[in-house]
Amino acid sequence: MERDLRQRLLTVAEDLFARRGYTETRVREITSRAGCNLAAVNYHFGGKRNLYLAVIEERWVPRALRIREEFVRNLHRSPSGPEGVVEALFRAFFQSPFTERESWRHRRLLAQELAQPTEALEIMLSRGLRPLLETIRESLRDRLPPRVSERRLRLTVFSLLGQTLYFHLARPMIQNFLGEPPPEDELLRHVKNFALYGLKGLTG
Amino acid sequence: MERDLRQRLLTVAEDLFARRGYTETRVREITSRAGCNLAAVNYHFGGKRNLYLAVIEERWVPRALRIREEFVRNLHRSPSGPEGVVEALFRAFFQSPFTERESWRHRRLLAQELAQPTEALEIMLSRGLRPLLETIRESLRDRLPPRVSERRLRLTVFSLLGQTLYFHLARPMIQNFLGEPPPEDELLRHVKNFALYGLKGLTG
DNA sequence: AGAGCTACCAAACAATTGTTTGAAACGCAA
DNA sequence: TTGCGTTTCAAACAATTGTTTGGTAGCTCT
Repeated sequence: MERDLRQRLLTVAEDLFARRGYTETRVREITSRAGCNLAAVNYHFGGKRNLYLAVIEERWVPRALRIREEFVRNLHRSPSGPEGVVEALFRAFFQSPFTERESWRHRRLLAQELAQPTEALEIMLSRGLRPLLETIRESLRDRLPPRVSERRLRLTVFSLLGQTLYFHLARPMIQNFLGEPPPEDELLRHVKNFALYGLKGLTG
Repeated sequence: MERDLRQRLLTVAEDLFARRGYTETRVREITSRAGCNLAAVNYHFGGKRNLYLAVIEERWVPRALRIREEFVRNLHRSPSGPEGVVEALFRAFFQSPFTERESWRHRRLLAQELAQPTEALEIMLSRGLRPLLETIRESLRDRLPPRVSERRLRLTVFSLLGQTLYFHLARPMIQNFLGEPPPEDELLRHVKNFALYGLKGLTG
């Protein structure tokens, strides 16, 4: 655990916000887990809401940018053609360079903002996700015939992203439907495959 | 508006729960919009939580079952082959037989439970969604070669469902990425197409 | 008409929860 | 050591919010 209380608060807060959502997270629980006084949140961040926004800005956004870097790195090692983009994207999201729990928090915070948008979503999108989406778009553009329109290209990009997100959101549903929690990698393979073929719809 | 106060409360409550989420919805707002006293919720339902569960049981689940009926009906008019299943599913979700706002509420309530599961999700899944998923599975089974394993079949079913859900969740993202709200039908066509080709991944 | 039941209401209640306050502890330069 | 700014703390505060209470109006059945 970090020495600096401010950093410790950010860490604990992100975990709780991701698990329970903003309104269901109590300031008292954050501070008690961080081993400090209730007033610390107001001293360091000026309120619960600002703490939440700080988590987004100082933890979520940098991580989103790192995912993009990882995607670019993966792109060089991936097979050529549009399939390589899907491969690189999934690797960036699910294998590199974070712990399982960290990337779980990452997707979950986004999912919650999508289900119930607040001002935080605007920050996530414009500062974190947009750079990634633009990068994916450019790399897809390079690997697809020029006749594919810019618009369909953009729509496809967010469909690919959606596959990585849905994979996480649907978990409770899958479990109910299959009767057991499916192996992580089987699920991953299936969703990636689905995305791969969905992508083929672009080129016909 | 319904004469019966109990029904009126269910209607107003579902709208607010869908818009703001459970914890952000105030009992006072529900009752004032329903034009009745604060205590009415406790009188008719025995508490806020029970009102929420009643919305799920008496509004959401029946609608989910009606969507399934509509899917079955559409299936007869749809083209043969697995593509017809996608066609029938999307028509059941987006064209029939509800108003735009009603099906918006429907998807949104589900999305919120997926982002932050509670006991209500269990009800939605086992009583409302599971029947639909099983029906889709059977109709796909009839239209696919027998060599496709039961497991991949099931995974594909929830991927198709995911496409109809994501279509709704991603709206704020798409808007940010495209710079403008895209026409509903263009979006619908794209997502359906993506699902169609994803489905092709099953047969190779 | 009168008893009794259901539906509804205004007001009070109690618990939770984010925020503020004023002081104590700490670190460090003069 | 003394003084001062920063950090942390215990306690009180104030607002929100779900729930309860006790009573009233309206209806039905006898």
